[in-house]
Amino acid sequence: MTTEHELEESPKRRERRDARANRQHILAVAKRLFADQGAEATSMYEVAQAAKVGQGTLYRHFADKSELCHALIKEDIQAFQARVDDFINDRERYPSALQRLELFISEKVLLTDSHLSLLVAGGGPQHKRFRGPFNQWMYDRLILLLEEAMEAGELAPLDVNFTADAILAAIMPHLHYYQRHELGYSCERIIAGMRHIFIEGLRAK
Amino acid sequence: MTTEHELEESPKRRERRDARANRQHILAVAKRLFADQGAEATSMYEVAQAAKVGQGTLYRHFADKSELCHALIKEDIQAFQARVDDFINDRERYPSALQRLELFISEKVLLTDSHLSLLVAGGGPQHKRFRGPFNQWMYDRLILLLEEAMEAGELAPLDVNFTADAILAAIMPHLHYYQRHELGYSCERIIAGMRHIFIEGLRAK
DNA sequence: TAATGAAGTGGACAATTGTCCGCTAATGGG
DNA sequence: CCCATTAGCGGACAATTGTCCACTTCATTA
Repeated sequence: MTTEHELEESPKRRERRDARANRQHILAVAKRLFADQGAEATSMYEVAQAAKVGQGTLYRHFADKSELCHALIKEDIQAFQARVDDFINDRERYPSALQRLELFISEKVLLTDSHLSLLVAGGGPQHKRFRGPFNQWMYDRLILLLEEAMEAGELAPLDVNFTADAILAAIMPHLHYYQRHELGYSCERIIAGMRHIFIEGLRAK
Repeated sequence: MTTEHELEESPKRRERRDARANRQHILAVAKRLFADQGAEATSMYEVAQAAKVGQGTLYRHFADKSELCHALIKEDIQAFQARVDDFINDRERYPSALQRLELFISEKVLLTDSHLSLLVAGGGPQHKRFRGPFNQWMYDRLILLLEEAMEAGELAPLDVNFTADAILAAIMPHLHYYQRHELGYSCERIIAGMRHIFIEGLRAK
């Protein structure tokens, strides 16, 4: 098990200065294009053209559109993760694991909502959809919360793994988009629905 | 509201005999190709080549890969629908709407499992993913069951629309595939997980 | 500073999906 | 039976994603 994830935080060996600049440049251009015409309506080819780099260069920096989109909201995602890490083990403020689970879901729904266009466009090649790095991170947290709630007796014994995926499926960006834009649901409605099913519903009787 | 759905059952005006034959021929060829190399690994172009028809012809018969895949399992889908219609309002054999909901989910999981490859390959252009004809059909049935259960007091008051989508999301083909093939879950495990969340969980206390 | 080799770059190419449109031929009315 | 209408056909084309690889440039080191 090597830690070979390409976290740009830990420059395994090195990254050329010009490459870093180029990467930032691409991000800036993509951000503008996505804002102007929408992320869905913008092709990778277009981004490369606008940034005046070859396709190869673009794809060297971002393996696919989902990575590009992800990179554009990296800060908000990290902020979300920081917020979650902040309360996820804070049993003083939130004695109930279920309460923390509810908070988690709530935060996730709001995060999704605030970057819907990018998250839908960057749906990713379905094989990364269930266990891309970010989804894996969320999955892991859900498992921890569910197990804690179960051990505390707040939750009747259940299949934590299956349940975690069910939770993530119910709030995945594509469905969220459909509910918000086609069906006109509000975030509150989504959160309330989630709470009813996965918090109240699963609570031990 | 015109009834303009292209149900090949009701030949609105006419369909040329040779076209019908051609369609059947394409289906036969696609069936073999899909069986041989897998539906995912077979492109529409390849199907057209193998069937010795132009791309235009192929797309005239099947607007996209999802329609082609769907057509290949039409019979099983219709059998599923018939089975469901058979018990969905049968309050004699199944007095409890929740029991019928459980049956519905069970049947759906097994149907999905028996045509996983085709259903995953024919994922369809995500805009049809939540309300393609078949999904709409399932959605409608779920709404009916949930409302009946609610009115009967089996279910605490809840957001039936949101819940129906959550149920469908939790058993969508892509996730099912991932759970079965990457995670090694059995159908029984999936069904049990669903029952715990959406039957036992939502049952009125 | 010059050489070296790895990181980075560009754009041609391949693969795929889906559309367009001029041509062909089945069908049905006269 | 013949012709006009129009469904149906074929395949070129456009759009997009992603890969490949020969070439370039930076950065280290001797």
